[in-house]
Amino acid sequence: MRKLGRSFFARPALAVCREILGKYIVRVCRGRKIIGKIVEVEAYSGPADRGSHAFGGKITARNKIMFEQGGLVYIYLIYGMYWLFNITTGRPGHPAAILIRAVEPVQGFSGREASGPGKFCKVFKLDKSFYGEDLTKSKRLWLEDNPEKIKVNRGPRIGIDYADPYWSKIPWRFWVKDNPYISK
DNA sequence: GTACAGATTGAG
DNA sequence: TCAATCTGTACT
Repeated sequence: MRKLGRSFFARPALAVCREILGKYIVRVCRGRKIIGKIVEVEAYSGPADRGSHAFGGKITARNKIMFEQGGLVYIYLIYGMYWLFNITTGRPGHPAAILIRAVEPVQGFSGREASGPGKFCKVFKLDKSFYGEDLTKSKRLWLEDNPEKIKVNRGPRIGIDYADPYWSKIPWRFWVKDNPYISK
């Protein structure tokens, strides 16, 4: 299976979003492989995005990785309890990332254990040690291609109602049509 | 320095 | 409906 390289991630977030659905994410932990098929993602792109941590182009210790090249891990703690896993996209200087919201079990776990951004990180044992990890070089976490054709649906993002009406409604959430493993 | 809300989740 | 409790931001 072909590993996804820099050229896949160094593109606009929305393009990566649509194409990353159906791809495999592989985690190696203590000699065992955990594999999931990505079935739900959201895009956060540009300094004008009210829902993004990079809104206004402001750089903080937490979000600075969003301003770097595509293919890096942006992981952060939310509500003091849950890790949320993002992959940066695009080119240096343009803050963009896509949030992995749900994956379908392939190997190493089962059921809907990864059907939600916080749950996914728990099952895949992802934490702050992955901050800035390069997915094109890492030996413990990477993505693999899948030639399978996927039917993609799109709609508004989740959990950002605080943003203004325009940004909270734009359809930057993508998921695999009729897949039972997307988050509720 | 204090106050508060958030890209969530599971329990009640 | 609420609490778990870290991080950034807007105040005093």
